[in-house]
Amino acid sequence: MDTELIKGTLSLLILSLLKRRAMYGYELATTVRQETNGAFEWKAGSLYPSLHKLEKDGLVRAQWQGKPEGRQRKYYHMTQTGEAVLAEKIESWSIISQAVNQVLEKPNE
Amino acid sequence: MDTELIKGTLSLLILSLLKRRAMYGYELATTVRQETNGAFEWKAGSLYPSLHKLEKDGLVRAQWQGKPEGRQRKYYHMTQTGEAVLAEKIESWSIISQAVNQVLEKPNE
DNA sequence: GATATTATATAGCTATTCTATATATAGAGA
DNA sequence: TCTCTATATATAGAATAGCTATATAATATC
Repeated sequence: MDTELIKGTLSLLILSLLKRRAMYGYELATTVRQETNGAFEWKAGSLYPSLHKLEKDGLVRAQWQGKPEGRQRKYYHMTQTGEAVLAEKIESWSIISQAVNQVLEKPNE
Repeated sequence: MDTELIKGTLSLLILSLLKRRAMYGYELATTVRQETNGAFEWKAGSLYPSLHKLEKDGLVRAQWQGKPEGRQRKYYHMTQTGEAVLAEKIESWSIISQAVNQVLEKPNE
């Protein structure tokens, strides 16, 4: 598996998942692993720094789970800015993936 | 345009183009720009180092244009190893792009 | 003669992701 | 009770790809 191709899809997919509903980091990782049949295995060392950057850039908003006792989860919510950036990223993905397929599918000369 | 998503596609597309026929660097850049309607604008600073790496890894073989006088072009030819790696990369691209689309297309909950 | 295009090359920078490590709770099994 | 695994988040440091900037030189165009 050429994981180099996965680069750049991390923030796209995080935002896409959070548009459905708020999720916490670990939940994002398990959800994407399930939905992609294991093609995407997000590591904690990739996921959490990426979430922190999205928060810093104002694309998501973080909120620790209400109850103070027990294990804490940090839920990430989509912001308006995040939705706008997601729309751009989806458009970019569409253009790029189509462009790649166009080159790959052209027959030999 | 979120160029981050382009990362990883460079070597995939170079190999795909060279499978058709041998080309020189500048020709690869103009060909991909045309075929993708400008979506991919490979910069010299990305393209040439990438070609050198592919050569170092034995995926392509470089050959300066025969005639010694005038402007020189370095033609890149596909190797057997390159063809095998290309096949793997195409398979990876297929899995990854399908996985991304699967997540993007799932409706909200 | 001046400018734009063709053609290749590399040093250094930036940004993303990965590896490794750390901390702590919860649950299952021996 | 003890141990192991899974859950849950965090960060430092390393690796690496692609970009910017710069350099060189031939050819074509005005």
